[in-house]
Amino acid sequence: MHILQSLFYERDPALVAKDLLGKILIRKLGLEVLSGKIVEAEAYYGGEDPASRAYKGIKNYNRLMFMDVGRVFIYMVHGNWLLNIVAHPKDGVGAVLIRAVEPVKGIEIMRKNRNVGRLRDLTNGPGKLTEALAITKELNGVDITKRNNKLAVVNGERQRFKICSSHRIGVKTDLPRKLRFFVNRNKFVSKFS
DNA sequence: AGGAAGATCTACT
DNA sequence: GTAGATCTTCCTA
Repeated sequence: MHILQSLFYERDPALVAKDLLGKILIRKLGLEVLSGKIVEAEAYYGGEDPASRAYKGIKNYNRLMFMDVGRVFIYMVHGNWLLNIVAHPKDGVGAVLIRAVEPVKGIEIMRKNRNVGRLRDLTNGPGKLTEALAITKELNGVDITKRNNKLAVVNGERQRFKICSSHRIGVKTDLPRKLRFFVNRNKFVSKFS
């Protein structure tokens, strides 16, 4: 298992979002290790993307999107913490929102963090996975390309699956391009369409 | 002070 | 499956 390096993130966010599918997100929580396979992600750009946090230019709360790739960018929407990874070509602006994972390790702890019955409800949405993995603002800015940090993304097993795309979920004004990517027929995907 | 925001939960048809 | 209440920052007036 190899941690993805910053070169992986130094590309068009749409490519990064697509290539993150099937990779493993690891969360170290004290002595425990939780992990999940990424099955859904969306790309966001800068000033040309009205749905992006970075749309109105650099501000204190969005500055991570303008900075070095490979750090996590966390913010709250409707009472949910959402996990993004900063990704863009050199000197660009952008990030990838992680929208859903399939639980791999630490499922019992995830169940404690989230009080739900069905397994699939544990992590099938951007706000749900952060709750299951205990990800909050506290981790904002963490560099996920370094070992020993509380978050990392590693290569998954080599596997074949079909990648589907759609428009982004819940955004007020979307771009014409389809910027949401998800693993075909995976039951942890937040919405089908 | 007020409202928008990459959502979620609950309670229905 | 859909509608409505509610979640908590951070921005704009």
